[in-house]
Amino acid sequence: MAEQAETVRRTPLSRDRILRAAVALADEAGIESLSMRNLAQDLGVVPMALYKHVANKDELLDGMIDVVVGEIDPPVPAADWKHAVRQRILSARQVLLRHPWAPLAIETRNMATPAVLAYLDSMIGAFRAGGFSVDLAHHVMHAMGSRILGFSQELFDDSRRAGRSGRTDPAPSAAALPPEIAARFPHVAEIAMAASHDDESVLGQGCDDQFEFEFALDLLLDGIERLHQRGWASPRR
Amino acid sequence: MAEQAETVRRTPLSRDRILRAAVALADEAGIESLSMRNLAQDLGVVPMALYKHVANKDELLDGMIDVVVGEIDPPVPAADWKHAVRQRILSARQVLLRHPWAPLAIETRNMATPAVLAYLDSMIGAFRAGGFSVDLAHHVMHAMGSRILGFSQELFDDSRRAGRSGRTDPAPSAAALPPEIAARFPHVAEIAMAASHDDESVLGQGCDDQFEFEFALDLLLDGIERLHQRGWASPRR
DNA sequence: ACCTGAACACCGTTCAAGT
DNA sequence: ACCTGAACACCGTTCAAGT
Repeated sequence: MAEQAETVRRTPLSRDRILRAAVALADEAGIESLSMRNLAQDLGVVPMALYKHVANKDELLDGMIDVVVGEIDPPVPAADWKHAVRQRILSARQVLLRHPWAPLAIETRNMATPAVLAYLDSMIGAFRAGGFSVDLAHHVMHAMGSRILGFSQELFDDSRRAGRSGRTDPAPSAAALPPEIAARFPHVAEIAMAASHDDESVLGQGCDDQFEFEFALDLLLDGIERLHQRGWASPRR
Repeated sequence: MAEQAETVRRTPLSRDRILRAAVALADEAGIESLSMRNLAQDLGVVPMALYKHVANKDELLDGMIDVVVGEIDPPVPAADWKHAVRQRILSARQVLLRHPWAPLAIETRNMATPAVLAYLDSMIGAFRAGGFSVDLAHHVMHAMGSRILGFSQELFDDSRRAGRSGRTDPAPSAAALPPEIAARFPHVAEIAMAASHDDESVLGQGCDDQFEFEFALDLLLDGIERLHQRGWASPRR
């Protein structure tokens, strides 16, 4: 105990230690709890000490994104591009599920950090290795959008707001869709009803996220495969 | 002038007037300039006066989203679902281009506001009218994700950060990709190079956003059409 | 030369005092 | 009863004073 305190004190502050602590804080308490002051306190350090290693909070966030992206598995050596791309994206998804704040952070910052660039570069490489033209690979990367990093950016997604502590259990809060809502939005109600057959729940809560992600991913990959086989090329503009 | 000032003073504060002013402020100065204090000042009112009409800032943002979504054209009466859906989404895109802060706000809040629900409901309705099963319509809505509201959520998207004032001209900042970056990420460089053939620019800046959006949208719609024609159904789980 | 406490310029929101 | 100024509990970051 005394030893631990001493260890903590002796361990010199470094950019790496700061980034790791920041990721841990965001994972556990939610991104809204990540302030320079809170982070400094977690590290047993005065807030100003952080500024020796990161220029400001934006740079801190960029660094955190790089840490997360660095956790994604390296590309699997695969015979076909489709398998390789699919595997890599599903691996990315597993990583982002561990860091629910990351998608929003990535979108908010939308920075081309080194780790993100490296990831994208190797993803493009997989398409090129599969025989894609530069042209098609380009548009395909755009079409995949954020899904290439493993998150789907759906319209309703409560997972990313609070930290782990807030939602330890899957929370069957699941009050059924209020009747007056169901009456005003019949098509939404119809889907919510069907989705809650198995487990009782409401609008998205009853959806199998993994299934939905793979459904969309395969929809895109199949369409891309077809374009590739047809030898699709950009219209001359 | 005096008359205008008087008019402004006489016009009673209302939720509607607050929401409109908030949208205008976010449009012009960027979402990061939207504070309760700034907004109150724009309205010539003390900050606390706002709290009579909106419970807090979150509710303000929800209201702003509803204003924006309310600007989307009503569904076009169309023979086929594909045309109807495509037109509506492209209309939504035009609206969101006028409010660059909205995509991020929608993602951050991810609230089922009445206007958003009404929009989604009518979109599902278009699929159902086209003969889609509840099951397929459900997964298709997930697969479309935020694209259904007209934004693509790409990885790099600088348009949404600053307000209009910050970026009046399209800004050919376009310093070519730094050589050491190009060397480390050859595939990224290759695409950047090809994309900057027409207009000199860098990584996404040289891309035709409208083209990329429609490319992805049609990729999804074509895939969806094929599933529908095949009579696709969820695997029994 | 380095480190750090206090200070600055902001937030959203509460609350009690004034009308 | 209503409105509102001051105050509270936070921010990120600057800066000058202390070692």
